[in-house]
Amino acid sequence: MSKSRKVKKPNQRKPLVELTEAEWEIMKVVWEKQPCSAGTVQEKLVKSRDRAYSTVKTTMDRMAEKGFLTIKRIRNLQLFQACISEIDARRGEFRKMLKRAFDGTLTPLMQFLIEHEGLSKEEASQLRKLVTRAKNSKD
Amino acid sequence: MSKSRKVKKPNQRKPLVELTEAEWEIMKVVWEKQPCSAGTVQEKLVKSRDRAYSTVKTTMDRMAEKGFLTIKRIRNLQLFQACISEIDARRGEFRKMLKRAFDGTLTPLMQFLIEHEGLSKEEASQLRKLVTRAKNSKD
DNA sequence: GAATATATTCGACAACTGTCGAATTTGTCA
DNA sequence: TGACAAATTCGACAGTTGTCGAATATATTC
Repeated sequence: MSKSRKVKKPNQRKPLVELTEAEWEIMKVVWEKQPCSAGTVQEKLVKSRDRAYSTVKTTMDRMAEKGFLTIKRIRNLQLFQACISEIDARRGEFRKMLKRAFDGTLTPLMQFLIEHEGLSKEEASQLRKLVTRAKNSKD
Repeated sequence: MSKSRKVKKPNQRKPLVELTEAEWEIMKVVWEKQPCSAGTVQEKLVKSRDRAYSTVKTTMDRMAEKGFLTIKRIRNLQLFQACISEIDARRGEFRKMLKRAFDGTLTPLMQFLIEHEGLSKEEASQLRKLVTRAKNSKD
């Protein structure tokens, strides 16, 4: 038996998830509170940025059409649940950014962070730790 | 006289640059060829994704209105130049992503990269080098 | 200077986003 | 059962984005 070396993952072909600004705000609440109603989400959001119930509900319905949420009906009530994970959403957001602005590869991004985003000594150290850990935990 | 330690930069208040997909494609050509005409940009873009001249021109005019490009007229010709740097655009794109998807801070992003984006040993090593260099060059 | 080639102008349109209010449906309770 | 409350439905609208063609203006070339 060969080593348990991972077989190269066959590039996931699932299209990347792309959320709009409003969708991100809603998804964050849903991930936290699901299953939950539109009202619950609206009440939570109203504290940060004021939006009418129907605004939130409309957006959530559209998200369900897009396959980001599912609706479970209980009598008169609709309970929403996420169909995508936070990881998927983060991946989509990150890759879109990387592709648009950094040629799709990490190196230019890292270069940019260090040269222009003022990575502090502490951040750098933290990063280094993370990277080291990564080194020891895979391939 | 105190050490030449940098004074904390007073958070730049310039609003972050945000480009759309089409704008990114155009900006890349402009950065490379400026000053250049809409025709030049269109000819370059037509190779990758086919777009009519008027599509490119309309978008560039809108970008001028938004302050991303300036137009210098020479007789009948309009020469476009960038008003924003690639760094500014990258910064905008990166920060938008960070804010939306990673709480606005680097650590969760790095965590994500290592756990879910399959940072390879080589990439990790490269990253480590960059970070080390950063450590020695600042603060 | 007439024909040809190049640019610019500008209105138009569909899709997507963010936003809401009004009408309707469905509970709940005294 | 009738009144009040809570949810849902749905049409609407303005702003942005991506797209383009037709009309117009401006060179260039025989």
